[in-house]
Amino acid sequence: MARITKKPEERRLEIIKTAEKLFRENGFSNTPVDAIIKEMGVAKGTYYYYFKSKEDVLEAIVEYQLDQLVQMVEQIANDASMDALTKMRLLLSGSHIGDEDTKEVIEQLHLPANRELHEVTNIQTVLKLSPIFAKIVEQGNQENVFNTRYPLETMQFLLTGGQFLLDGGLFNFSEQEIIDRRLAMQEIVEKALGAEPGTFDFMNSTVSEGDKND
Amino acid sequence: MARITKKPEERRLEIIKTAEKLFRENGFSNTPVDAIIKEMGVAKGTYYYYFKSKEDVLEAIVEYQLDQLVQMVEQIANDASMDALTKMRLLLSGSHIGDEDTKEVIEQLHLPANRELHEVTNIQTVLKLSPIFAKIVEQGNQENVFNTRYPLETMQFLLTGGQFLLDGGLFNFSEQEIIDRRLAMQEIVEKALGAEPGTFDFMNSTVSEGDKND
DNA sequence: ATCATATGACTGACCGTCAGTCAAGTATGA
DNA sequence: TCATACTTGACTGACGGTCAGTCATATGAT
Repeated sequence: MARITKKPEERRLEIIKTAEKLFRENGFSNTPVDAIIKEMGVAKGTYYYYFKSKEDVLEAIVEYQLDQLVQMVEQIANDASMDALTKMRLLLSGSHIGDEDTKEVIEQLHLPANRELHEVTNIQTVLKLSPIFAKIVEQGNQENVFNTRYPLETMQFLLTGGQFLLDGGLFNFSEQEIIDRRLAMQEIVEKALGAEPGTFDFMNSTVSEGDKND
Repeated sequence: MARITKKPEERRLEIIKTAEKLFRENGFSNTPVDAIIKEMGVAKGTYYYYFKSKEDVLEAIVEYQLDQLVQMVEQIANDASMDALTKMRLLLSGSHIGDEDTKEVIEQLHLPANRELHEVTNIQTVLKLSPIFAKIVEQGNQENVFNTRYPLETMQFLLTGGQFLLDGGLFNFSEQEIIDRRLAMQEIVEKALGAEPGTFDFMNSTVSEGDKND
């Protein structure tokens, strides 16, 4: 077979991208390593030169995607010119955390037959985002819009609930069930953070594109 | 080999029990079906006579365990002589839902290397327990100790947080981290259910060994 | 410039494990 | 005695992972 050498970083990323695509399409356990290397046109050994197992690339995929997400969230969280509520609105409006790029990335994960991907993603999402959100909560405490005794632990709990129950694709809820749960979640978030009722209305606004004040 | 015929129900349960024990000890993916049948002293075909796949027995294990748990919870929830807070205390005091038997069953699941077991258990636990707890919450609303707009959805969210974050064994928290998170959880639960601060103190009481007269 | 040596990305045949199948055997009850 | 339910274990095929070896390129000495 034609032998094509690439820079390690490039090859590694190529494997990650290819694996991600196939896992998304067919699920993790339904995608043999052989499918990945066939798609890339490389030998089995190449795969195992870069990753020590099949699980290993799963973690790499999640890490890669989460890095993008964390960067974006951190950028907003660290912006000194915004108040806490604005940050929250930016991060939580619409149904997903993130802008179009990230949204796309995250949305792909919600397909079924991807339990393994979901699980790893959910856990890492909670662990990586909670400290960043906790900072915003602390800011909100100082601005007297929130009143939260345990910012980190509270955010971890809230993110876990949101991530696993709604965004994780683990529960097969219908559209209506999701709407109901999001409504309840808004109340819980407001109460848990000690915010005025209605503060997090944007979590349930139907429009995410333009501004619609109804 | 000696051929022993048993009643289907008995055999089925025997497989469930044996599989559960081995999964607990070595993890799901590290336990080949061969190990299960060897432990039982039966042939491969016997296993597949009762279960159509390896995953299948996983679900049966969870279902079996959850049935016990649900029964116990339901019994308390349906007891007309108790007020809502008493029921909550009974169900949530100590660190786990359930009495000694159930506690033992559930605790085993918290070992590492059991992701598959955890995942299925967590989801099913939330789905099956939330409607029962919701009933208690409604009772509490009527008794004016709670004030919750969406009992079912709220309980589902709270159970998800508790189950995945604390009881699921997914996050590798230290003892101290668990204590902190349980503390935060108490506040969230009280706020989410609209209960007075301190109502759920029993969630964080250290007494579980000594005898306590109510 | 030419050749020698080293590096490391890459190859693919091969192996062991393991989930799942199946044809055939044996107990049990009608 | 026949039928049905249960049991057996050899077998298959798929798949994750290994490893001895190949080859392009870089480095450096002559």
